[in-house]
Amino acid sequence: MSIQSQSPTLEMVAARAGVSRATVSRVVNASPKVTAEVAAIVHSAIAELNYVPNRAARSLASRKTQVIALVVPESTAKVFADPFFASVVQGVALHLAETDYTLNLLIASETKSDKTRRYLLGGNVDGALVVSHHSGDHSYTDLGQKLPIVFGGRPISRDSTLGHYVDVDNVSGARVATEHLIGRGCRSIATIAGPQDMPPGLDRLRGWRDAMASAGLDDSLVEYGDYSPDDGAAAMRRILARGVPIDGLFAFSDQLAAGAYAVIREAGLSIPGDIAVVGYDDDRYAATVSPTLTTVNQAPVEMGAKMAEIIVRLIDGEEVDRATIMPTRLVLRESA
Amino acid sequence: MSIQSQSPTLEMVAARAGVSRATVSRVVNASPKVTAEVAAIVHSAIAELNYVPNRAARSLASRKTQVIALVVPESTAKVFADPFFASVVQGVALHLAETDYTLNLLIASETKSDKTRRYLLGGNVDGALVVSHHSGDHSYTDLGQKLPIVFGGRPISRDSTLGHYVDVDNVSGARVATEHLIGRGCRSIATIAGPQDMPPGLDRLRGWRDAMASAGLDDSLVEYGDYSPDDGAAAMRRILARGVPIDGLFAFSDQLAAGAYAVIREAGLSIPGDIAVVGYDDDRYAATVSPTLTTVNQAPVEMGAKMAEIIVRLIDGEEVDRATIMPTRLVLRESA
DNA sequence: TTGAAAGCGCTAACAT
DNA sequence: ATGTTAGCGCTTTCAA
Repeated sequence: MSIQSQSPTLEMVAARAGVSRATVSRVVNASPKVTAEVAAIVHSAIAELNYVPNRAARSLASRKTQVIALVVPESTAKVFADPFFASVVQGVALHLAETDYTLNLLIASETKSDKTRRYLLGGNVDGALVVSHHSGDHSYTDLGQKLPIVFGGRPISRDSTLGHYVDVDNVSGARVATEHLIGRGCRSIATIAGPQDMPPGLDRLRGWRDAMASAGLDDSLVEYGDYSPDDGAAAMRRILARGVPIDGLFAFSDQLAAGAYAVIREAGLSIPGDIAVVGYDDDRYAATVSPTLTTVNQAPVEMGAKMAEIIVRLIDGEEVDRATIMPTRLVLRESA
Repeated sequence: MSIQSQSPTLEMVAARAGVSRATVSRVVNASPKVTAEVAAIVHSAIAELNYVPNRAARSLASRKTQVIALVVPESTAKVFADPFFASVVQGVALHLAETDYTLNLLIASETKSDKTRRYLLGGNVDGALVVSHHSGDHSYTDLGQKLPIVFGGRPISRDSTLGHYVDVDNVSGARVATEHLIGRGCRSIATIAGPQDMPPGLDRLRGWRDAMASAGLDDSLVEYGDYSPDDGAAAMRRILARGVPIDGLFAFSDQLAAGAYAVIREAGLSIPGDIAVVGYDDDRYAATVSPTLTTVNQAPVEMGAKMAEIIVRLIDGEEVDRATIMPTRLVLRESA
């Protein structure tokens, strides 16, 4: 039978400090127009009572929620299984932990997408972050006009001036990876590309083509897959079946590369001796496979943090560039 | 210069429907004591105005927040890089999406842990979910008395009656894995165990010992590692260095198994021909390595969903068992 | 610089 | 079954 002590209110703090509630509110909100002495008294009262402002009340009165939604389309809910997105989420959460904002994780079911839309527009959040694999399905693009919103990944949209986004520099990532292959002497370089209906696939292919063209090399050795190891293996078989000997391979993901590894080994070829391989993602197994995989690191945590930083600035009414492109980094290991 | 239309309020709905605010509130909250006709009128008014209740106001008045915090200790923030925890988070989010609760993702920095504690106790959430690798550092165990709280993983605590938790059946998972090895004829089975300062490591070792003892086999072939591939490789080397020929290996994680794979191959031994291998986790690469890995699946998504289900019931004042143990499942592949 | 007072949008007695 | 009336705990003019 314990007495559950009620959370202290601003009013109790005011009483203890011998000031008005307005003053306590000012102190809590770090208003400049409060005497240092008064502020000190209030602060100790707050500490003694262990006072914590009630978010609901604050939000109701100020018409600000201090919450930022992180919207994850359900189809992308595997997002969590994807180390890249998982890290983006981590970056977002870490950055927001440093601010006064709270992170609202929202799984947006495709079927009840307007439940989500209404929640977002219903004044329940100050801003939203949208991460999605299906950059094509940006059902939320239009919300950008009603609510501060930043996308993870470049949105595919006719009206590309709509909305802010943070993306990774896929073109340069792929170009640098390919140039590395060229630099180490490869002349017949194939690529296992990703689907061409989404920006990453398009951009990486462009980066590869750019590098190949600059070096005056043939860029016809392209096969496609859907980022899985199985697809990587299948694509690699098709490449070998072409009968054109290759000495380099650029795969659009480490998983694709993992699939290719198996096929290359089956064919009795060595890595990097016969075929040098570069992957993309720098996922947790890239350093584990044998030989360890040279790959492109996309700094997903930093990307998430950047998204968080931008949404906060947008909420604060600052002007922010529509596009923010994060650099990538080639991680050299044994495979190339 | 567009007029930003204000979100409609309950009052506006009441006016449009020609009823009192109280009635609208009742309809919104599905109170049984409202005539069907009135309810219908109110519902259409709601639809026409596209009304969405204001959470802050509702929460302030009802003294319920409808938010559940998911606390991730910062040291465990790599949680997101860990497919197991990532899936738990996914399960939580998916389940909560079906309820009226909102998920608050909270990274708890170790340094300012009382900032987190105060936030949780400050009446900002109705309940909390805590996931952590370091089951030892349950700084939040005591909060269980003030706030409904559910832990992911068995908490290490003197007072084990403190707090509810959902755990995976590590003992049985390990036992079944080992029994499988025994069942296929292995008689000299080694294990690469995890650290013995956390429940999973302890429990899995117990499961392994149980199975070995039941079969009357020697259980001295134990080496330890910290769940990484490198540690797995090192442990495997130590095992082989003992000079005792083995025909089976149970690794406490798929990553540990991955490391062991490389060493086994180096030693010129075949899998499963010479040594049958069973891993633990069923992570995304278990089906990719060659030969594909027989392993223990822990149904993390279901675990997350269970945690969410339990916290909701706890908030609703229901009695719930302190411990909920989720079953595991042996996934048979090529390695054993 | 500080205080008084009026709400923010909703729920929950209480009355009818 | 429905309406009336107080607040919930805070911010924010407006005065002092």
